[in-house]
Amino acid sequence: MTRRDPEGRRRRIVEAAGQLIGEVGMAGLTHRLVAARAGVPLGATTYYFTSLDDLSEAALRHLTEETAAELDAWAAALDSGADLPATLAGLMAGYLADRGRALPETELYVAAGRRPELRPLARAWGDGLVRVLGAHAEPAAARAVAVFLDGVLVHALVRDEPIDQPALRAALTKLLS
Amino acid sequence: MTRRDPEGRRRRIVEAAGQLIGEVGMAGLTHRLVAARAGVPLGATTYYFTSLDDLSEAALRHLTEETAAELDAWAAALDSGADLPATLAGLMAGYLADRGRALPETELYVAAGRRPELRPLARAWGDGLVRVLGAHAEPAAARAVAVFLDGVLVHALVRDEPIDQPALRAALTKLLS
Amino acid sequence: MTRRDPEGRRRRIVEAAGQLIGEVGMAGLTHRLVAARAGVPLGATTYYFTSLDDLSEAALRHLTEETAAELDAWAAALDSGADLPATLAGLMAGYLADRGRALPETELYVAAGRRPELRPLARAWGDGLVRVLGAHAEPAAARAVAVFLDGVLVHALVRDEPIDQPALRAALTKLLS
Amino acid sequence: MTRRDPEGRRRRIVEAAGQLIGEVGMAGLTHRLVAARAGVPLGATTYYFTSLDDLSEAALRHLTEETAAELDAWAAALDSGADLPATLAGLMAGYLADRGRALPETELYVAAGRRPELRPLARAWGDGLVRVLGAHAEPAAARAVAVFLDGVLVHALVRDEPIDQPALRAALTKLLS
DNA sequence: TATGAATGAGTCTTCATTCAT
DNA sequence: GATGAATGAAGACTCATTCAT
Repeated sequence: MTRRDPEGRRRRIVEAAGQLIGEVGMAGLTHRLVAARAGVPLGATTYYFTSLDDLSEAALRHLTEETAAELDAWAAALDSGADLPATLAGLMAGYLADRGRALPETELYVAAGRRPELRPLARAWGDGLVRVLGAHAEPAAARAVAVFLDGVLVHALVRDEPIDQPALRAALTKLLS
Repeated sequence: MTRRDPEGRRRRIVEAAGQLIGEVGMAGLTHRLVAARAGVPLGATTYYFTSLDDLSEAALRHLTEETAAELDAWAAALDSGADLPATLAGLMAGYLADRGRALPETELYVAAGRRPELRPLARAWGDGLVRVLGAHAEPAAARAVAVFLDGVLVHALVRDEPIDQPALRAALTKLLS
Repeated sequence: MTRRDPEGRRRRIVEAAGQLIGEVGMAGLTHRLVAARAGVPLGATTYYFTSLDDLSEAALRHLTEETAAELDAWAAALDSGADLPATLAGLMAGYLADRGRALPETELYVAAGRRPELRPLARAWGDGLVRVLGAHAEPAAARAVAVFLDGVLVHALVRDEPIDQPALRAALTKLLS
Repeated sequence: MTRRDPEGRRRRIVEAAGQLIGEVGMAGLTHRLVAARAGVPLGATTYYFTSLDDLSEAALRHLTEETAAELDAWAAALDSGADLPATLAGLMAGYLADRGRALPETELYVAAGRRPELRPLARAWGDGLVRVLGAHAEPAAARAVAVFLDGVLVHALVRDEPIDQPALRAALTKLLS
């Protein structure tokens, strides 16, 4: 918390923006909102980031890195040798339990649909999952699972309840057979 | 094209808004843009719709209705008795061939994530597909397929190439087995 | 002074901008300043003019039109049959007596140097003068006089006193000989 | 290029600012732009110059000094004894051949119109020319020529082609008669 | 009924200048 | 002596919405 701490300041701005993307969406993200949430003056948000696009990209990258960390946890769980579809279904259910998780991820997909520079970020989770599953399944099956779980994600986004876990496990079992 | 044609005017506005959601996204939608595209005075857009949210909802509803029409075509194809997974894979590939289709659909998902009143619209395609598939598959399998195809949709959104058709058919075959 | 008077409002904005260009220069012109001077809300300045460039161009055009009116007075004086150089010298001295006149004219020259769309405006006075002088002098001499008087203009801009009238008349006499 | 070379640094900043005045105009001059062009840190531009006005004045002074050097070349040419009007016309044509020259000079005139402290700079070229011509012409004629050439300068600024050389020579001949 | 005018809130962004280091 | 960080004021511009006509 030293007064001069560019790295820390930048990080706080990025984290604030990341939170806000979840709360108000990409469309609702403004410099003012980010500055207020991060507790920095308005000028700081434009000092550290060339433009709002630049800032939102950094925020999405930050979220992607958090997702990558989560992926490590998934890898560990999957490598533990337990029943693969059941484990996956449990992990996904845990992920969806926090409604706030699905929203920013889907915002990223839509944003990447319009801003090609964001596409690598948008592919990170899916590609990472395919990599992790590579140890336990054929590549094609791994990809099918990753794609299916993206579907589960958006499905949950627009329903009060995500898909139920037995159905999830059943579908995953088929895709991995 | 009668001089006084409130219904027609309203429709033109809605159609214009629907196009624009695909082009500039929900976030980029403005009264001015819609008025210009529809060829109506600015005031008409606020005269016929209470607010921009109201207008965008009407536009999304319109897009959903178009999708419903498309679903009838799918139903016809699927009922023709041909190989189910192959037919489905072909239909989906056709759908994704036009990159402009995936974008508004995903915009709707994200918008519905934040605006509950939009959720029925967002569920229409998936639920419709489950209904159509009901004639050929177990409910659980039908749902799994619908969810998977949503995944295929967002997958295509962030890649240069959608998932290839053989892989698509293979996955669908498993889910429908 | 009716409440709804788009034409009048537009004119007031343009006039305010014209005055301000003389006072604070093109570089100092802002929407806020114009709105305050014209007595209209800030939004009005952007409602009537696409951009500040658009507004400043309209203001310069307005100034040019005023100059054109002045040119008619010059034409009348020159056509009266009095001694040409002496009359011209007198007219120019009268013009320069108001220090506020030289400034906007020169601003226009510089602005036109960078914004080609302004060049026709910047040429109006000189070309008009050549036309007026056409009745009394050879084209080449008329042009030389117009060019010289532009020099007199910028000369006055950076001195406490414009060039004295006898010297002016002497030079004009030579150029018109 | 010694490590510590305050004088050199200052000079590089001034030269960069001088270039930029020609390119983006006085209005477009910023510390950041100058720092980038000069290859010095942003802080250096405020460290060596109290304010942007201070910096721009130094840059204009620098440009004026370059002009003074050019004036020496003119003096040499004029003193060579060749035909005075023709030589002058040739020199002026050469000067105008580089379109980039007229712009900063006129910027200086306009700036001096508003900032009295710049007037001595703005008078330098004209007064210098009168001095140089003093050896070959009456003071009044010399001044008339200087004034006329200022007119030629701004004339060129707003036309695709400067005044043609024969016309130039003819006018100069008259003014020097 | 219909619409163009109107505006005030709010957006991103730039920047001169200050100052801690 | 030198500089990168910092910031607050201000700029251009957009727009949903209101409303007089």
